Amino acid sequence: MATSREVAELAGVSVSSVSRAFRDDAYISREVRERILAAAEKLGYTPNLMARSLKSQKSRIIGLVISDIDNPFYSIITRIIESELKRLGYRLLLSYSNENAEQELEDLSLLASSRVDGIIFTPTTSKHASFIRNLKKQNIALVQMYRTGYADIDSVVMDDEMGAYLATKHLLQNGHSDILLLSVESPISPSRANGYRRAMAEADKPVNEEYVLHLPFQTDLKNIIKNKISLLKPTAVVAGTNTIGMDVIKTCKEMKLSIPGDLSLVMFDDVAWASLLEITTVSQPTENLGLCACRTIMDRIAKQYTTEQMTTVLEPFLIARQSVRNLYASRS
Amino acid sequence: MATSREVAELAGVSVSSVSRAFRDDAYISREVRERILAAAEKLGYTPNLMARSLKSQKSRIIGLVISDIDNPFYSIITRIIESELKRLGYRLLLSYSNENAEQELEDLSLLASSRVDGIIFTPTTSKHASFIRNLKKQNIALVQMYRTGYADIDSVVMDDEMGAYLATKHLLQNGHSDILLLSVESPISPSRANGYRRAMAEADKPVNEEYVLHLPFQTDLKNIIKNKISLLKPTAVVAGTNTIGMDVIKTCKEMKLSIPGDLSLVMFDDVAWASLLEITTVSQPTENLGLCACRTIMDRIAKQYTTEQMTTVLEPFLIARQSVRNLYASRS
DNA sequence: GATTATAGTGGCAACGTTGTCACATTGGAT
DNA sequence: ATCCAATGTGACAACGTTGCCACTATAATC
Repeated sequence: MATSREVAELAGVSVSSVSRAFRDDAYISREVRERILAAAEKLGYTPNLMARSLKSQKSRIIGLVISDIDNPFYSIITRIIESELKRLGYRLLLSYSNENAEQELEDLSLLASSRVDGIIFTPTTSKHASFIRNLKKQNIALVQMYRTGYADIDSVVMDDEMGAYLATKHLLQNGHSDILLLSVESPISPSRANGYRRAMAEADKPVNEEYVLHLPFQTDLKNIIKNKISLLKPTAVVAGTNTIGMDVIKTCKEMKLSIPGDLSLVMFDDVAWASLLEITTVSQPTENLGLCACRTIMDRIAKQYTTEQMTTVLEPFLIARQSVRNLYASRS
Repeated sequence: MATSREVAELAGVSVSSVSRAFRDDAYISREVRERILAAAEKLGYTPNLMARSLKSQKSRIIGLVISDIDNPFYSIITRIIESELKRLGYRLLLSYSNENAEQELEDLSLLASSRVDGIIFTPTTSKHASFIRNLKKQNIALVQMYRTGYADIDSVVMDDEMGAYLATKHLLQNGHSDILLLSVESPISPSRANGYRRAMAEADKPVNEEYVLHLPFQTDLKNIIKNKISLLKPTAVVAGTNTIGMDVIKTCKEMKLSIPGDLSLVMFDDVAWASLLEITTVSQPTENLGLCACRTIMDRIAKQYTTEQMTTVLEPFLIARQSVRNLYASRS
């Protein structure tokens, strides 16, 4: 590929001028600029962004480490972040940690080697604190999103406690009290159980701890769910993610339980198929999550760890559909 | 961040040796290597991949331009490609063209400036042929995936004609003959209509061209679908993508039509929610598509346009579920 | 008319690596 | 004893940009 030197020769100017022509803010005459652009066009020249980054010590690349893309929740976030970064003139280097702490560390490390300007990630652990400190020292802007793993970096999160509270309260208001909470096992977000307990307490219902489950990631959950349902016979379930929700629906199908006839369901994540199946969901403001993450990381890039870390908490809301049975109405 | 020079000083060696210690294939004694790695560890040094890329003229980055991530079909492909590239020691620069030809051009251009080693993309048009030729001249490996826009570059595609043939044939075998084909409008893949026509011809059914639709991308399709269904009263529908399928299901819900009671449905893309709703689908070998794309681009990087372009065609298969009614059985 | 600011230009070093060459050391073959 | 190959190491110039400085015109100020 052509270089600025070749363009300079063809246009009869210096490389400095070529460089100026391809940046905005430089002293250059209209006439020369146009001659340069014409020469570049002819040679098919575009500035080498790697060389530019090396020299300017700014890559204009943001790394994104997402735990699991198959989940539509994450793919929407990815799309939002990509388009926002594009708008801001940044590129996106993507990798998936698959909810694996070691992989996450490797990914972060590779991004650091790539000298990205910042990294947005969904921490799966909080045990890499010293590594994170290193990244800060190297002036890489860090934003943890969706989950909070580290206390000393910016974060943009959902109010999980509120989400679980809303879901549980909605079920209580419809007359349910044997409510199974299927949350996801995670060292860094136990707050859904808290929201559940708060709603139960407000309604003066006792909490049977057997109803509060923390499921492991990506194993076959259907058997666990099936056992719990046949053992405890709850009238309602709160599914902590859309994948858990899917497993609940499949399990019900296998057990010939109708939703909401035999079992009511509230699911986190208002994904596309939720409206198809008329599932009541706790909708997380996904778009906003992505936008806030971008805004936060731009802020951090500008301020460079001279200011305190900041936390943005986004509020979820409930979308009521047909998957919750009103036990008061049907009690006749 | 620390540089190789600093590591060299601390370890009491030259930068050349540091460079060698961080590559595999170099002459270096075990003793020196270990001293260097220790020094690097102490300083938190990792090689600057931008500098390495600039010097070696190889970025070990692949660009991926996907038209639309919200579609679970594409997000699975993205995941597969990411993990395969990671395994091969490449990084992934991602962008979304949103089915927009201008955006696609911009994305490709930015990736070229980023000096990626190759680009995998889903062409939305075939009108940028001269630009594509430029990319080839710059020795950027190109692979078009899922759709074919350009004749002179490698491609990895699905057998769309066969997919539509399988879907149509399945419906015919179940006694349907008023079959509505809802395909997506695209300048580069009209072959679904061909598969539909071939199946009809084999069954000696005439093709009413009003039943063959090419829908525009990302507009509100529900009204169009509703009109067509009430006008033509088909007994079955073939939905060309999962998003179209979703719109069909929503439309049926609004029109109080049951699936498969009043209308049978076969949908392309065996996405996760298809099994939840018991939808019969044409399953595209998504994993394979991603893997083949990676293999093809590695091949092209190695061979550098000294060989002819190659095309890989993957065969879809039908997964029969409950969304197709057998008209023979129910005719009593 | 002398001084000063400003727009426009070129030259050169530097960003952090790696490739190439040159050189030193060792051990074995002749 | 001499030669040669193999291994190990360092010096130095690149890779393609940009930042900085120096310089020249031209215009504006006193």
